[in-house]
Amino acid sequence: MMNMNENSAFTDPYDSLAALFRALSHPARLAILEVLREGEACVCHIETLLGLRQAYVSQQLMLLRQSRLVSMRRQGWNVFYYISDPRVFEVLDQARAMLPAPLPPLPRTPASQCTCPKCRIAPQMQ
Amino acid sequence: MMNMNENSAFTDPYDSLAALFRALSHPARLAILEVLREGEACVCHIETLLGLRQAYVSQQLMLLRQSRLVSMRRQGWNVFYYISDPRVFEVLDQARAMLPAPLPPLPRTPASQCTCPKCRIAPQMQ
DNA sequence: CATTCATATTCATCATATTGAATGTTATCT
DNA sequence: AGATAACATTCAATATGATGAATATGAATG
Repeated sequence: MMNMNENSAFTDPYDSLAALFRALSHPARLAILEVLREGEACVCHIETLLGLRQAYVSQQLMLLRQSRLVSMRRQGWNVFYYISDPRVFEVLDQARAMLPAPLPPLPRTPASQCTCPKCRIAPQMQ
Repeated sequence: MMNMNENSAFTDPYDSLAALFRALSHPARLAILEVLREGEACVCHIETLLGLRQAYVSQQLMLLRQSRLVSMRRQGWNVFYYISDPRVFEVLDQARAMLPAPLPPLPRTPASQCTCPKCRIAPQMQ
């Protein structure tokens, strides 16, 4: 990991903690986690909500999975992602509290074209 | 910042939060913050405690300063660094709590050769 | 089994971060 | 002023991360 040098017995223990923060150090990944705060969501849902390309969302989800921040479950054609450990939101909330300005909430209903079962059943809950 | 592309109106607000996490995503910087948890410290102190080169410590301190995580105060030959906003430790502590194994504490007294006034007055408090 | 839908992965490219080495700066002391 | 102590900065090399485009996979359906 990293450039891996100038490290010391005293900084090494922080590698795993640093890795956790690195997983959180990307706006798209943070936005995805916020989507999942509401509950599990399929990839098409995340795509639509955030206005990102499918492959891009999958890439970020892969990184979140590798960091063990999210897990997935397959159901028919869809893959539903969910938060592995809700304690991540305590980290996120404490960090948000440090920002000079509050972050806006996620969009309510983004004219979703998502066609997953859940969306068909409860289509963008007006 | 970043590669800056494939972003959206919905991920943009998370840029500043991501920047905060990026500042925390490095073992040496985390170790420095832990040193400063005990109170302000001069650069020579951090060097000695963590076994890192002086220039390297200064570089990391510069990044921490740019992220407004630490502030500094000059006193004679020494520059003392201190935590700007103690809420950072709430972020750190919540993140630590997510790790599978607990992190070891910082070294008590690393045979300090630090010669700053504070160390001369209270030399490595056995 | 071919097709389709939803999602995943790979690869190439470009951007950013890390690090070491060298050098610059500032305050103090003689 | 010159020397020195403590720190800071710059520069270049390398490593890592981000992104887009293309392609692959796996489950379901006809």
